[in-house]
Amino acid sequence: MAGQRIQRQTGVALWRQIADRIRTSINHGDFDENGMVPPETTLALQFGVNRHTIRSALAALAQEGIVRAVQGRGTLIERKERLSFPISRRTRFSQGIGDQVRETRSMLLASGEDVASSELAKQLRIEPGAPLIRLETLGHADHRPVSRATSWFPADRFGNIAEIYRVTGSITKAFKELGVADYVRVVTEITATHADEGDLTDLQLSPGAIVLVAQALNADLDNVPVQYSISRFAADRVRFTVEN
Amino acid sequence: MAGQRIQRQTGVALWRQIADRIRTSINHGDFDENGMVPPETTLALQFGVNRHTIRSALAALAQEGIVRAVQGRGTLIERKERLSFPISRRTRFSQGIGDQVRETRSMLLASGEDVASSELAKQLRIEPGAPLIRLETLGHADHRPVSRATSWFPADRFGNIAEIYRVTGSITKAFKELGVADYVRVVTEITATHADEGDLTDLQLSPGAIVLVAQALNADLDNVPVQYSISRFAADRVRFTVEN
DNA sequence: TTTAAATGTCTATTGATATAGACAACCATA
DNA sequence: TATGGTTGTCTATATCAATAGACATTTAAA
Repeated sequence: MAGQRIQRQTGVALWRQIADRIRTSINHGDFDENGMVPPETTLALQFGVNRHTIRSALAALAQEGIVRAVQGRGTLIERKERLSFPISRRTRFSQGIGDQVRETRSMLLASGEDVASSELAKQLRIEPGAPLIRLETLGHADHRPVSRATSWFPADRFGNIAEIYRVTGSITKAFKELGVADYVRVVTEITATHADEGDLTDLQLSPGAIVLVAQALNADLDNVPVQYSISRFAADRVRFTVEN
Repeated sequence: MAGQRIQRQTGVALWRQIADRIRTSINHGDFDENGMVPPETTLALQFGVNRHTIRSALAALAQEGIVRAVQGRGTLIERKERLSFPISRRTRFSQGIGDQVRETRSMLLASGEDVASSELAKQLRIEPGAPLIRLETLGHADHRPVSRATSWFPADRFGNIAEIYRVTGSITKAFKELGVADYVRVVTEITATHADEGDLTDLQLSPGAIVLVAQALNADLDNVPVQYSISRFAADRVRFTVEN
C-alpha cells in the first residue's frame, strides 16, 4: 500500500473516500497480521491528510461496526466480510452463501399485482398487460442485510405465491408447492450504480455507496420463464462469481 | 419520479448525489420524450434543494459530456450509452461488443515482468515466484475508453506476448501465434468499487464514479490456465450479461 | 515505575458546500 | 415585438469539511 492519493474538491469528502478505501483494504485482508488498522498518524501520512480527517473516516467505520477504537492500544478490526455469490444455472440466494455464513434469512417487504410492461412481457414471454405477482424481498446474512429484490411471476400460474412465500420464506419452496419442481437461471445481467433512497434504508448504506444490480430470468425445466427479478446488493458486502 | 429525498451531512456533497441520480435517470431513459433534463427550478423543487445546488450537479454532468446547457432553452441530453458485455466461456473484449459499436480498439499501456504472488500462482496453477508477463491494456469503443485491464501470462509459454500484442492489438491473435489455437473463460469474479486515480485518468471518469471489476481466468483447450486478468470498466458505460 | 505509543478532546482558522435573493441574457412563440 | 420561461452571473451569509497545534488519557512494554 504505497502513497495513496486522494481526490479533493470532487463533492466527496476526504474522510468518506478514506473510509471507503480502508473498508476495502480490510475486506481485502491487508491488515490481517495483527487484526488492527495502522495508527492514525501513520494513515494520515499515507493518505497525505490531517490526523483529524483520518479520525472522521475511522469514526464512520466504527459507526458501521467494522472497527473499534481502543484508547492507548489502537483501532481493532471488528468484522470483515464480502460474501461470494455464485451465478450459475442453479443460482439461489440462501444455498449459494449457505456455507459462508451461520444464518441466512429472507423477508417479504411488500407484495402486489402488476400488469406486464413491454419489457417484462418480453422477458417472461407473455402478453403485455398480462397480470403479474410482484414480490419485494430483503435478504439477510448473519443479521446483516445484503440484498434487496423485486421479483415478478406470471399471475396465472403463481397467483398466491406471496402467501406461500410469506410462510416459507423461500422462493424455491414456494415454487415446489405450486408445481415447479425445479428451475434454472437463464440469463443474468449485472450493472453497478449508486445507492438510491430505498437502498440506503433497506440495506443500511450511506450515500455514495455502491450497489451491484443483478437482473435475472429463471425458467422451469421446460424452459418456460417463471420469474424475472431485479436484485440490488451492497457492493462492499458481496462478490459475484461466474463459473463457466 | 416522485419527491426524491437526498441525504445530508454524509460526506457526499448534495450536488454530487444529485448528479449521480440525474445520470442514472438519463441512462434509464426517463427524459427521452423531449431529450432534455427538466428545468433547474423544477429539479430544485423535486430534490428539495436550492437552484444553485442543481446548477453544480448539472455543471458536473456537462463536464462529463452527458448534458449541454443552452441559455434560454434548457439543458439538452448529449449522450447516453451502456454497452453490454457477454460473459461466457467465449468472452473476448472486441467480439462481444462488436455489433453494438462502430469501432473497437485495444492499446497497450505498459508491459513488464512480475513474479507470481501466491494468489496469482494459485489461479494460474504454477509455482509461486515463477516468472510472469504483465500486460496493461486499455479498451476503447467508438473512441471512448471503457475498460482498463491488467493481465498476467506464464512467461515460459508466452515470453514475448507483449511484442505480438503490441503489433496485433489482440490477445486472441497473440495466443494463436504462440500456439494457443483457442481458449475459454474458466471463471469470472465481479465486484464494484469507487474509481481510483488510475481509473479517473485512463477511463476519463470523475471522482466518486463507479467501476465494475472483473477478475477472470482463461485456460486453453487442455484446461491449462493461460491468462489471469483484472479488468476495470466504467460502470455507467457497460453492463455484464451472463448466459447460462 | 517510567516511557513510548496510541487514541480522545479542545480551540482556532481556512476553504468548500449550500442557501437566499436579485437581475441579466437568451430563446421560442404568441 | 412583446412576453414567459429558461440559463447565466453576481453578492451575501451560514454551515460543513479540513488543517493546525496543544495537551489529556489510556495501554503495553521497557
